[in-house]
Amino acid sequence: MTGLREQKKEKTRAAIIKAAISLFGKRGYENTSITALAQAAGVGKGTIYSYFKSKREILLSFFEEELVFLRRKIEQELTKKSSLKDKLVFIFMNQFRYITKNKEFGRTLMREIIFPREITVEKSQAIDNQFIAILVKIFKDAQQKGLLRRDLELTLTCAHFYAIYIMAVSAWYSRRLHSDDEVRSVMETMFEQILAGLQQQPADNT
Amino acid sequence: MTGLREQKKEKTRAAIIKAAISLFGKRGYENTSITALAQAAGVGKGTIYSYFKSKREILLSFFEEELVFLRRKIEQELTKKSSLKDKLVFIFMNQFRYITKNKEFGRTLMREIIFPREITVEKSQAIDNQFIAILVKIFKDAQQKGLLRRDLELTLTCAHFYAIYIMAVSAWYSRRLHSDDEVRSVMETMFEQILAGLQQQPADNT
DNA sequence: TTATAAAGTTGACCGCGGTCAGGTTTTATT
DNA sequence: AATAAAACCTGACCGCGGTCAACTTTATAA
Repeated sequence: MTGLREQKKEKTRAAIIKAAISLFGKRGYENTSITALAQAAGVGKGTIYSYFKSKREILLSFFEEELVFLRRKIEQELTKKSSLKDKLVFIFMNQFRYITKNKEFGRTLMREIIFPREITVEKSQAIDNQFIAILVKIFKDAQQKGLLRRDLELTLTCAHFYAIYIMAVSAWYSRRLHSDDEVRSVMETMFEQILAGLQQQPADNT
Repeated sequence: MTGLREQKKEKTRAAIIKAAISLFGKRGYENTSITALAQAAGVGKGTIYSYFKSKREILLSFFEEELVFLRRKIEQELTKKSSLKDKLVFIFMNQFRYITKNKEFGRTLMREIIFPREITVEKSQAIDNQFIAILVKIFKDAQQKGLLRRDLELTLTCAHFYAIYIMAVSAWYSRRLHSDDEVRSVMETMFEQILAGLQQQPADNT
Protein backbone atom coordinates (compact mmCIF):
# COMPACT_ATOMS: atom_id res chain seq x y z
CA MET A 1 0.00 0.00 0.00
CA THR A 2 0.95 3.65 -0.06
CA GLY A 3 2.70 3.80 3.28
CA LEU A 4 3.86 7.01 4.86
CA ARG A 5 7.29 6.44 3.39
CA GLU A 6 6.19 6.08 -0.21
CA GLN A 7 4.04 9.19 0.02
CA LYS A 8 6.88 11.23 1.38
CA LYS A 9 9.26 9.95 -1.22
CA GLU A 10 6.90 10.91 -3.99
CA LYS A 11 6.48 14.35 -2.49
CA THR A 12 10.20 14.85 -2.15
CA ARG A 13 10.88 13.69 -5.66
CA ALA A 14 8.20 16.01 -6.98
CA ALA A 15 9.60 18.87 -4.91
CA ILE A 16 13.04 18.37 -6.41
CA ILE A 17 11.73 18.28 -9.97
CA LYS A 18 9.59 21.33 -9.27
CA ALA A 19 12.58 23.19 -7.88
CA ALA A 20 14.55 22.10 -10.94
CA ILE A 21 11.92 23.42 -13.34
CA SER A 22 11.86 26.70 -11.52
CA LEU A 23 15.60 27.21 -11.08
CA PHE A 24 16.77 25.75 -14.40
CA GLY A 25 14.19 27.95 -16.08
CA LYS A 26 15.15 31.05 -14.12
CA ARG A 27 18.93 30.78 -13.95
CA GLY A 28 19.80 28.02 -16.40
CA TYR A 29 21.29 24.65 -15.74
CA GLU A 30 24.93 25.49 -15.12
CA ASN A 31 24.12 28.43 -12.88
CA THR A 32 21.94 26.33 -10.63
CA SER A 33 23.96 24.59 -7.95
CA ILE A 34 22.87 21.41 -6.26
CA THR A 35 22.99 23.26 -2.97
CA ALA A 36 20.56 25.86 -4.28
CA LEU A 37 18.36 23.13 -5.71
CA ALA A 38 18.33 21.35 -2.38
CA GLN A 39 17.41 24.53 -0.56
CA ALA A 40 14.62 25.33 -2.98
CA ALA A 41 13.29 21.80 -2.63
CA GLY A 42 13.57 22.03 1.13
CA VAL A 43 15.86 19.04 1.56
CA GLY A 44 19.49 18.44 2.35
CA LYS A 45 22.07 18.28 -0.38
CA GLY A 46 22.75 14.61 0.13
CA THR A 47 19.09 13.74 -0.24
CA ILE A 48 19.14 14.86 -3.82
CA TYR A 49 21.59 12.08 -4.54
CA SER A 50 19.34 9.41 -3.13
CA TYR A 51 16.76 10.38 -5.73
CA PHE A 52 19.04 11.08 -8.67
CA LYS A 53 22.42 9.67 -9.59
CA SER A 54 23.81 12.99 -10.75
CA LYS A 55 22.90 16.54 -11.55
CA ARG A 56 22.64 15.54 -15.19
CA GLU A 57 20.09 12.90 -14.39
CA ILE A 58 17.90 15.57 -12.88
CA LEU A 59 18.10 17.40 -16.17
CA LEU A 60 17.12 14.28 -18.07
CA SER A 61 14.25 13.50 -15.72
CA PHE A 62 13.03 17.03 -16.02
CA PHE A 63 13.19 16.80 -19.78
CA GLU A 64 11.46 13.43 -19.77
CA GLU A 65 8.49 15.03 -18.07
CA GLU A 66 8.44 17.96 -20.46
CA LEU A 67 8.60 15.53 -23.34
CA VAL A 68 5.20 14.13 -22.44
CA PHE A 69 3.62 17.49 -23.11
CA LEU A 70 5.76 18.27 -26.11
CA ARG A 71 4.88 14.92 -27.60
CA ARG A 72 1.16 15.40 -27.00
CA LYS A 73 1.23 18.81 -28.59
CA ILE A 74 3.12 17.50 -31.59
CA GLU A 75 0.83 14.55 -32.14
CA GLN A 76 -2.23 16.79 -32.01
CA GLU A 77 -1.00 19.26 -34.57
CA LEU A 78 0.51 16.59 -36.75
CA THR A 79 -2.76 15.75 -38.42
CA LYS A 80 -2.76 19.17 -40.06
CA LYS A 81 0.39 18.34 -41.97
CA SER A 82 -0.11 16.38 -45.11
CA SER A 83 3.13 15.27 -46.72
CA LEU A 84 5.61 12.99 -45.05
CA LYS A 85 8.32 15.60 -45.37
CA ASP A 86 6.15 18.27 -43.77
CA LYS A 87 5.41 15.98 -40.87
CA LEU A 88 9.04 15.22 -40.26
CA VAL A 89 10.10 18.83 -40.54
CA PHE A 90 7.34 19.80 -38.16
CA ILE A 91 8.39 17.30 -35.54
CA PHE A 92 12.07 18.08 -35.66
CA MET A 93 11.63 21.82 -35.83
CA ASN A 94 9.44 21.72 -32.75
CA GLN A 95 12.11 19.76 -31.00
CA PHE A 96 14.80 22.10 -32.24
CA ARG A 97 12.99 25.18 -31.02
CA TYR A 98 12.44 23.67 -27.63
CA ILE A 99 16.05 22.61 -27.29
CA THR A 100 17.55 25.90 -28.38
CA LYS A 101 15.15 28.11 -26.43
CA ASN A 102 17.79 28.12 -23.75
CA LYS A 103 21.12 27.61 -25.47
CA GLU A 104 23.24 26.29 -22.66
CA PHE A 105 20.47 24.16 -21.26
CA GLY A 106 19.89 22.58 -24.64
CA ARG A 107 23.56 21.92 -25.16
CA THR A 108 23.90 20.03 -21.93
CA LEU A 109 20.77 18.08 -22.75
CA MET A 110 21.94 17.15 -26.23
CA ARG A 111 25.36 16.12 -24.98
CA GLU A 112 23.80 13.88 -22.42
CA ILE A 113 21.25 12.32 -24.75
CA ILE A 114 23.49 11.81 -27.76
CA PHE A 115 26.69 10.82 -25.97
CA PRO A 116 25.50 9.53 -22.60
CA ARG A 117 27.74 8.37 -19.79
CA GLU A 118 27.33 4.94 -18.33
CA ILE A 119 25.41 6.52 -15.50
CA THR A 120 22.79 8.10 -17.75
CA VAL A 121 22.49 5.60 -20.58
CA GLU A 122 19.13 4.21 -19.52
CA LYS A 123 17.49 7.58 -19.07
CA SER A 124 18.83 8.82 -22.36
CA GLN A 125 17.64 5.67 -24.13
CA ALA A 126 14.21 6.08 -22.61
CA ILE A 127 14.07 9.60 -23.95
CA ASP A 128 14.94 8.93 -27.51
CA ASN A 129 12.76 5.86 -27.50
CA GLN A 130 9.89 8.30 -27.15
CA PHE A 131 10.99 9.95 -30.36
CA ILE A 132 11.46 6.76 -32.20
CA ALA A 133 7.90 5.87 -31.22
CA ILE A 134 6.54 8.99 -32.86
CA LEU A 135 8.65 8.55 -35.95
CA VAL A 136 7.92 4.88 -36.44
CA LYS A 137 4.22 5.61 -36.32
CA ILE A 138 4.56 8.13 -39.12
CA PHE A 139 6.72 5.89 -41.24
CA LYS A 140 4.41 2.91 -40.88
CA ASP A 141 1.59 5.14 -41.96
CA ALA A 142 3.57 6.26 -44.98
CA GLN A 143 4.37 2.70 -45.88
CA GLN A 144 0.71 1.77 -45.82
CA LYS A 145 -0.10 4.68 -48.09
CA GLY A 146 2.54 3.44 -50.49
CA LEU A 147 4.77 6.47 -50.02
CA LEU A 148 7.70 4.52 -48.67
CA ARG A 149 9.46 1.37 -49.72
CA ARG A 150 8.12 -1.55 -47.69
CA ASP A 151 11.42 -3.34 -47.36
CA LEU A 152 12.90 -0.62 -45.14
CA GLU A 153 14.06 -1.46 -41.66
CA LEU A 154 12.14 1.34 -39.98
CA THR A 155 14.51 1.65 -37.07
CA LEU A 156 17.25 2.48 -39.52
CA THR A 157 15.06 4.94 -41.34
CA CYS A 158 14.29 6.69 -38.07
CA ALA A 159 17.96 6.78 -37.28
CA HIS A 160 18.61 8.32 -40.65
CA PHE A 161 16.29 11.25 -40.12
CA TYR A 162 17.25 11.62 -36.52
CA ALA A 163 20.85 11.82 -37.70
CA ILE A 164 20.03 14.79 -39.91
CA TYR A 165 18.31 16.46 -37.01
CA ILE A 166 21.30 16.01 -34.74
CA MET A 167 23.55 17.35 -37.45
CA ALA A 168 21.33 20.40 -37.78
CA VAL A 169 21.43 21.05 -34.06
CA SER A 170 25.17 20.58 -34.11
CA ALA A 171 25.53 23.02 -36.98
CA TRP A 172 23.58 25.57 -34.99
CA TYR A 173 25.79 25.15 -31.93
CA SER A 174 28.88 25.35 -34.15
CA ARG A 175 27.62 28.62 -35.61
CA ARG A 176 27.38 27.16 -39.10
CA LEU A 177 23.66 27.79 -39.11
CA HIS A 178 22.33 30.88 -37.42
CA SER A 179 18.55 31.07 -37.55
CA ASP A 180 15.52 28.83 -37.29
CA ASP A 181 14.89 29.42 -40.95
CA GLU A 182 18.32 28.32 -42.03
CA VAL A 183 18.00 25.19 -39.96
CA ARG A 184 14.60 24.38 -41.38
CA SER A 185 15.72 25.02 -44.91
CA VAL A 186 18.74 22.73 -44.58
CA MET A 187 16.63 20.05 -42.97
CA GLU A 188 14.06 20.28 -45.75
CA THR A 189 16.67 19.96 -48.44
CA MET A 190 18.27 16.97 -46.83
CA PHE A 191 14.97 15.28 -46.11
CA GLU A 192 14.01 15.66 -49.74
CA GLN A 193 17.27 14.12 -50.79
CA ILE A 194 16.78 11.17 -48.51
CA LEU A 195 13.20 10.61 -49.50
CA ALA A 196 14.13 10.68 -53.14
CA GLY A 197 16.19 7.65 -52.38
CA LEU A 198 13.79 5.89 -50.09
CA GLN A 199 10.41 6.36 -51.65
CA GLN A 200 9.04 4.12 -54.32
CA GLN A 201 10.40 5.13 -57.67
CA PRO A 202 7.65 6.51 -59.88
CA ALA A 203 8.37 6.37 -63.58
CA ASP A 204 11.44 8.53 -63.62
CA ASN A 205 11.33 11.36 -66.14
CA THR A 206 14.18 13.78 -65.58
CA MET B 1 62.20 37.70 -34.71
CA THR B 2 62.21 34.72 -32.41
CA GLY B 3 62.94 36.58 -29.20
CA LEU B 4 63.63 34.87 -25.94
CA ARG B 5 60.00 35.23 -25.02
CA GLU B 6 58.58 33.50 -28.09
CA GLN B 7 61.00 30.63 -27.71
CA LYS B 8 60.02 30.07 -24.11
CA LYS B 9 56.34 30.27 -24.91
CA GLU B 10 56.67 27.67 -27.61
CA LYS B 11 58.56 25.40 -25.26
CA THR B 12 55.98 25.78 -22.54
CA ARG B 13 53.11 25.16 -24.89
CA ALA B 14 54.80 22.07 -26.23
CA ALA B 15 55.50 20.86 -22.70
CA ILE B 16 51.84 21.18 -21.79
CA ILE B 17 50.67 19.30 -24.86
CA LYS B 18 53.30 16.66 -24.26
CA ALA B 19 52.18 16.25 -20.67
CA ALA B 20 48.59 16.06 -21.90
CA ILE B 21 49.39 13.31 -24.38
CA SER B 22 51.15 11.36 -21.69
CA LEU B 23 48.62 11.81 -18.90
CA PHE B 24 45.43 11.65 -20.96
CA GLY B 25 46.80 8.51 -22.53
CA LYS B 26 47.82 6.97 -19.23
CA ARG B 27 44.97 7.96 -16.94
CA GLY B 28 42.29 9.26 -19.28
CA TYR B 29 40.92 12.75 -19.58
CA GLU B 30 38.63 12.98 -16.58
CA ASN B 31 41.16 11.41 -14.24
CA THR B 32 43.83 13.91 -15.16
CA SER B 33 43.58 17.05 -13.10
CA ILE B 34 44.87 20.41 -14.23
CA THR B 35 47.12 20.44 -11.20
CA ALA B 36 48.66 17.13 -12.24
CA LEU B 37 49.00 18.38 -15.80
CA ALA B 38 50.74 21.51 -14.58
CA GLN B 39 53.14 19.52 -12.46
CA ALA B 40 53.95 17.15 -15.31
CA ALA B 41 54.57 20.09 -17.59
CA GLY B 42 56.69 21.79 -14.94
CA VAL B 43 54.64 24.95 -14.71
CA GLY B 44 52.21 26.51 -12.29
CA LYS B 45 48.51 25.78 -12.54
CA GLY B 46 47.65 29.30 -13.58
CA THR B 47 50.10 29.23 -16.46
CA ILE B 48 48.07 26.53 -18.16
CA TYR B 49 45.24 29.00 -18.46
CA SER B 50 47.36 31.58 -20.21
CA TYR B 51 47.93 29.01 -22.97
CA PHE B 52 44.49 27.40 -23.08
CA LYS B 53 41.07 28.76 -22.29
CA SER B 54 39.90 25.60 -20.56
CA LYS B 55 40.74 21.99 -19.90
CA ARG B 56 38.54 21.03 -22.83
CA GLU B 57 40.53 23.24 -25.16
CA ILE B 58 43.60 21.28 -24.25
CA LEU B 59 41.79 18.14 -25.29
CA LEU B 60 40.82 19.71 -28.60
CA SER B 61 44.33 21.00 -29.25
CA PHE B 62 45.72 17.60 -28.48
CA PHE B 63 43.26 15.99 -30.86
CA GLU B 64 44.00 18.56 -33.52
CA GLU B 65 47.62 17.46 -33.50
CA GLU B 66 46.72 13.79 -33.60
CA LEU B 67 44.39 14.49 -36.48
CA VAL B 68 47.30 15.53 -38.67
CA PHE B 69 48.71 12.03 -38.44
CA LEU B 70 45.38 10.30 -38.63
CA ARG B 71 44.54 12.26 -41.73
CA ARG B 72 47.83 11.50 -43.40
CA LYS B 73 47.43 7.81 -42.69
CA ILE B 74 43.89 7.82 -44.04
CA GLU B 75 44.78 9.67 -47.22
CA GLN B 76 47.60 7.26 -47.92
CA GLU B 77 45.55 4.12 -47.59
CA LEU B 78 42.57 5.63 -49.30
CA THR B 79 43.91 4.95 -52.77
CA LYS B 80 43.53 1.23 -52.16
CA LYS B 81 39.77 1.58 -51.79
CA SER B 82 37.87 1.64 -55.04
CA SER B 83 34.19 2.37 -54.57
CA LEU B 84 32.88 5.58 -53.11
CA LYS B 85 31.09 3.68 -50.41
CA ASP B 86 34.23 1.79 -49.43
CA LYS B 87 36.17 5.01 -49.18
CA LEU B 88 33.61 6.62 -46.95
CA VAL B 89 33.28 3.59 -44.73
CA PHE B 90 37.05 3.41 -44.46
CA ILE B 91 37.38 7.03 -43.39
CA PHE B 92 34.62 6.96 -40.85
CA MET B 93 35.54 3.59 -39.39
CA ASN B 94 39.10 4.80 -38.86
CA GLN B 95 37.76 7.79 -37.09
CA PHE B 96 35.37 5.69 -35.09
CA ARG B 97 38.05 3.31 -33.93
CA TYR B 98 40.29 6.15 -32.88
CA ILE B 99 37.51 7.89 -30.96
CA THR B 100 36.30 4.82 -29.13
CA LYS B 101 39.73 3.45 -28.31
CA ASN B 102 39.36 5.20 -25.00
CA LYS B 103 35.66 5.42 -24.30
CA GLU B 104 35.48 8.30 -21.89
CA PHE B 105 38.10 10.30 -23.75
CA GLY B 106 36.18 9.89 -26.98
CA ARG B 107 32.92 10.89 -25.39
CA THR B 108 34.28 14.14 -24.07
CA LEU B 109 35.84 14.83 -27.44
CA MET B 110 32.63 14.15 -29.37
CA ARG B 111 30.59 16.25 -26.98
CA GLU B 112 32.95 19.13 -27.42
CA ILE B 113 33.19 18.86 -31.19
CA ILE B 114 29.54 18.25 -31.96
CA PHE B 115 27.99 20.55 -29.37
CA PRO B 116 30.72 23.08 -28.62
CA ARG B 117 30.51 25.83 -26.06
CA GLU B 118 31.06 29.41 -27.05
CA ILE B 119 34.57 29.10 -25.70
CA THR B 120 35.51 26.16 -27.95
CA VAL B 121 33.54 26.88 -31.11
CA GLU B 122 36.53 27.97 -33.17
CA LYS B 123 38.68 25.00 -32.27
CA SER B 124 35.88 22.58 -32.89
CA GLN B 125 35.13 24.19 -36.25
CA ALA B 126 38.78 23.96 -37.19
CA ILE B 127 38.71 20.27 -36.42
CA ASP B 128 35.74 19.27 -38.43
CA ASN B 129 36.86 21.50 -41.25
CA GLN B 130 39.72 19.05 -41.62
CA PHE B 131 37.21 16.29 -42.15
CA ILE B 132 35.13 18.21 -44.55
CA ALA B 133 38.29 18.79 -46.54
CA ILE B 134 38.92 15.07 -46.91
CA LEU B 135 35.32 14.35 -47.75
CA VAL B 136 34.88 17.11 -50.28
CA LYS B 137 37.94 15.88 -52.11
CA ILE B 138 36.43 12.43 -52.44
CA PHE B 139 33.05 13.70 -53.52
CA LYS B 140 34.51 16.00 -56.17
CA ASP B 141 36.40 13.05 -57.48
CA ALA B 142 33.24 10.99 -57.59
CA GLN B 143 31.38 13.76 -59.39
CA GLN B 144 34.06 13.91 -62.06
CA LYS B 145 33.83 10.17 -62.56
CA GLY B 146 30.08 10.53 -63.02
CA LEU B 147 29.24 8.59 -59.88
CA LEU B 148 27.45 11.45 -58.20
CA ARG B 149 24.88 13.94 -59.32
CA ARG B 150 26.59 17.20 -60.29
CA ASP B 151 23.94 19.48 -58.90
CA LEU B 152 24.69 18.51 -55.32
CA GLU B 153 25.78 21.10 -52.84
CA LEU B 154 28.83 19.17 -51.62
CA THR B 155 28.83 20.78 -48.20
CA LEU B 156 25.39 19.37 -47.65
CA THR B 157 26.42 15.99 -48.92
CA CYS B 158 29.34 15.94 -46.51
CA ALA B 159 27.02 16.91 -43.71
CA HIS B 160 24.75 14.08 -44.68
CA PHE B 161 27.39 11.40 -44.34
CA TYR B 162 28.92 13.02 -41.33
CA ALA B 163 25.46 12.92 -39.77
CA ILE B 164 25.30 9.18 -40.20
CA TYR B 165 28.70 8.84 -38.64
CA ILE B 166 27.70 10.87 -35.60
CA MET B 167 24.56 8.81 -35.27
CA ALA B 168 26.61 5.64 -35.35
CA VAL B 169 28.95 6.90 -32.65
CA SER B 170 25.96 7.97 -30.62
CA ALA B 171 24.36 4.55 -31.01
CA TRP B 172 27.55 2.99 -29.72
CA TYR B 173 27.65 5.24 -26.67
CA SER B 174 23.96 4.56 -26.08
CA ARG B 175 24.61 0.81 -26.15
CA ARG B 176 22.40 0.34 -29.19
CA LEU B 177 25.37 -0.90 -31.18
CA HIS B 178 27.99 -2.96 -29.42
CA SER B 179 30.86 -3.88 -31.72
CA ASP B 180 32.93 -2.39 -34.49
CA ASP B 181 31.28 -4.79 -36.88
CA GLU B 182 27.78 -3.74 -35.99
CA VAL B 183 28.72 -0.12 -36.43
CA ARG B 184 30.31 -0.75 -39.79
CA SER B 185 27.41 -2.79 -40.99
CA VAL B 186 24.88 -0.12 -40.05
CA MET B 187 27.00 2.56 -41.62
CA GLU B 188 27.30 0.56 -44.82
CA THR B 189 23.59 0.00 -45.06
CA MET B 190 22.80 3.63 -44.52
CA PHE B 191 25.46 4.83 -46.93
CA GLU B 192 24.03 2.56 -49.59
CA GLN B 193 20.60 3.97 -48.98
CA ILE B 194 21.83 7.50 -49.29
CA LEU B 195 23.85 6.85 -52.38
CA ALA B 196 20.89 5.17 -54.03
CA GLY B 197 19.22 8.54 -53.73
CA LEU B 198 22.15 10.69 -54.64
CA GLN B 199 23.84 8.91 -57.47
CA GLN B 200 22.81 9.26 -61.04
CA GLN B 201 19.85 7.07 -61.78
CA PRO B 202 20.77 4.32 -64.17
CA ALA B 203 17.85 2.83 -66.11
CA ASP B 204 15.89 1.52 -63.16
CA ASN B 205 14.91 -2.12 -63.43
CA THR B 206 13.54 -3.40 -60.16
C1' DT C 1 74.00 50.66 -16.30
C1' DT C 2 69.86 51.76 -14.34
C1' DA C 3 64.84 52.77 -14.13
C1' DT C 4 60.36 51.92 -15.96
C1' DA C 5 57.03 49.45 -18.38
C1' DA C 6 55.23 45.31 -20.20
C1' DA C 7 54.66 40.48 -20.30
C1' DG C 8 54.48 36.23 -18.04
C1' DT C 9 54.05 33.17 -13.91
C1' DT C 10 52.20 31.58 -9.73
C1' DG C 11 49.52 29.19 -6.00
C1' DA C 12 46.08 30.49 -2.46
C1' DC C 13 41.43 30.79 -3.07
C1' DC C 14 36.45 30.14 -4.82
C1' DG C 15 32.20 27.61 -5.63
C1' DC C 16 31.07 23.48 -7.70
C1' DG C 17 29.32 18.35 -7.99
C1' DG C 18 29.50 14.44 -5.44
C1' DT C 19 30.37 11.28 -0.98
C1' DC C 20 29.56 9.17 3.37
C1' DA C 21 29.73 8.62 8.54
C1' DG C 22 26.61 9.66 11.72
C1' DG C 23 22.06 11.17 13.24
C1' DT C 24 16.92 10.88 12.72
C1' DT C 25 12.50 8.90 11.54
C1' DT C 26 9.59 5.07 10.34
C1' DT C 27 8.38 0.28 10.62
C1' DA C 28 8.06 -4.29 12.71
C1' DT C 29 7.94 -7.09 16.76
C1' DT C 30 6.97 -8.19 21.41
C1' DA D 1 4.49 1.04 25.18
C1' DA D 2 9.11 -0.26 24.57
C1' DT D 3 12.70 -1.79 21.64
C1' DA D 4 15.40 -3.22 17.69
C1' DA D 5 16.03 -2.95 12.85
C1' DA D 6 15.69 -0.75 8.60
C1' DA D 7 15.20 3.15 5.83
C1' DC D 8 16.17 7.72 5.16
C1' DC D 9 18.22 12.40 5.70
C1' DT D 10 22.02 15.49 6.30
C1' DG D 11 25.95 18.76 5.97
C1' DA D 12 31.01 18.67 6.74
C1' DC D 13 34.24 17.28 3.66
C1' DC D 14 36.90 16.12 -0.82
C1' DG D 15 39.19 17.09 -5.15
C1' DC D 16 38.02 19.44 -9.13
C1' DG D 17 38.28 23.38 -12.86
C1' DG D 18 39.01 27.96 -13.04
C1' DT D 19 40.40 33.03 -11.26
C1' DC D 20 43.29 36.74 -9.92
C1' DA D 21 46.26 39.79 -6.96
C1' DA D 22 50.87 39.65 -6.14
C1' DC D 23 55.23 38.61 -7.83
C1' DT D 24 59.17 37.61 -11.21
C1' DT D 25 61.28 38.02 -15.61
C1' DT D 26 62.16 40.31 -19.95
C1' DA D 27 62.18 44.29 -23.04
C1' DT D 28 62.77 49.19 -23.70
C1' DA D 29 64.59 53.93 -23.01
C1' DA D 30 67.59 57.28 -21.24
